[in-house]
Amino acid sequence: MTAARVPKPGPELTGPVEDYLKAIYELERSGKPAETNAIAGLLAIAPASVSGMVRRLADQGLITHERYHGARLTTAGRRAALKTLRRHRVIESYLTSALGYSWDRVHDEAERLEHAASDELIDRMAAAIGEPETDPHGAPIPTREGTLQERPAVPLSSLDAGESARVERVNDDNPDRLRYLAELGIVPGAEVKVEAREPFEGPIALNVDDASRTIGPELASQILVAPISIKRPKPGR
Amino acid sequence: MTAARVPKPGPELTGPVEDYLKAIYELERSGKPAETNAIAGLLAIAPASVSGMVRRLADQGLITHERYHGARLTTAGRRAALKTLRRHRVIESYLTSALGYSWDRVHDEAERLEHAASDELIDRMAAAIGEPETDPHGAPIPTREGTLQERPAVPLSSLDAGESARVERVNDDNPDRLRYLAELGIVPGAEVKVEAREPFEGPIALNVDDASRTIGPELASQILVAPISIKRPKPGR
DNA sequence: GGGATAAGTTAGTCTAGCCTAACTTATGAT
DNA sequence: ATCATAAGTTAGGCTAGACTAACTTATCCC
Repeated sequence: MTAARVPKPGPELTGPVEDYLKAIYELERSGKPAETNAIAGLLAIAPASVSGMVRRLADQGLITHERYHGARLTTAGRRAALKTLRRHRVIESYLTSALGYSWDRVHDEAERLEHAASDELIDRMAAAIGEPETDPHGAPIPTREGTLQERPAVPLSSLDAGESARVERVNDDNPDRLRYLAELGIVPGAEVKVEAREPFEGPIALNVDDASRTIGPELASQILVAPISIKRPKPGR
Repeated sequence: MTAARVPKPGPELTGPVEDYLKAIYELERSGKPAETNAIAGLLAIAPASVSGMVRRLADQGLITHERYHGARLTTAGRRAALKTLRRHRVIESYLTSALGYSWDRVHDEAERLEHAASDELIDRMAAAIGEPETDPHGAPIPTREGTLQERPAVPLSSLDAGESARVERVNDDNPDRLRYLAELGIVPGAEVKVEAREPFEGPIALNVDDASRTIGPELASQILVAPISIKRPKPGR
């Protein structure tokens, strides 16, 4: 029945530590090291707290840190980050596929469960829903072995009028935005065509599933797409 | 993607606090208040630590505590304990019914997840497996409303030779024991008949599903059963 | 190249939970 | 009724992880 605290098997990282590693992984995707203020922003904590934790993470060999110049994951740190990312995304996928959650409600739940679920549970969940390759928002799920392959994609905001693209992935950090995008039919896999663009950061007219939609450039920048190479109508006789 | 710590909605109890409340609930089932050492034993922590936490729980109005004489849950504390117990047992049930876990492996996983899962998740899990009334070990699952009904049961060790009973529930705190019981076919719902008993705490001979089994009294005391009222062969002429 | 400003760090606190060692209260056996 | 032992508590410490306030380093602009 009631029993002693059960430690999760493995390298034993705390929830907060896993969160820091995820944040640093995320920030490092741009190529630049993760800066203190940026980490603090993502985790909604004070920069001073980050300085303290960054020192501890460096002591544990999870990151390297050059004072005043940001943090980078070590191999061990990256492995841990990808493991947590896998947990998060498998959980999100499972909640939508198996338990009827809508895509705007899975993030918070996954954010808590990812620190408590065992590897076995994650693997069973993944198996139960057919080993998906991406989460409900289109983000790739790292493999059990810790590899992750990002598919090439550009922000929808970078397309010119006339271009078509397939929605690859949407930013999942705002439930309201996700709900709105779902209303518009802008979900991973959907095909969109830029009908027109207004200058000076003006609205973007889209065709999504034969419906006309207009969105702002800020929203468009949160949508990653893979341009569809135009299939020319048979190149002449 | 990565985001700030997401608090679980509600009265906001920490994991350790939920564990204390569960332990006190468990110990109080005997009718006597939960003693410091007993709580410490269940949670595998030092008695001194329990003294400290007990004071805090009393301050929060979750328990009443008379110094040197044990703790009792208040109404608020009992509500919280039952909520956690519901989480735990729904998770155990879901893991076995939906994800193929064996009954000896669900406890530890549930022990961690119960502190992270939202009420909504618990309710969805329960719905997905048909709102079970008991967990895989036969323990009753508290309702969403916080009521729990224990079915009357006695330890198998209290039966006399010749008596038959249905297995109601088994103690789940030892995976090896659970595995062994499963081998013997002693699972909730199984019917057992005491064929013979040896004196002086000797072995108990059982018939389970037409197979003969012999177990010790210690093990028998961990198995709760509901005696089957003997159906007399037609009382008539 | 000298400041202004932004970014980062240090110092000092706080809380939750745990620990051990030492002390106090309760209990039960003679 | 006493006193040994068991049970419980207090005192004092520790760690993780957060905070604010104050200080230091980097950067960038003129």
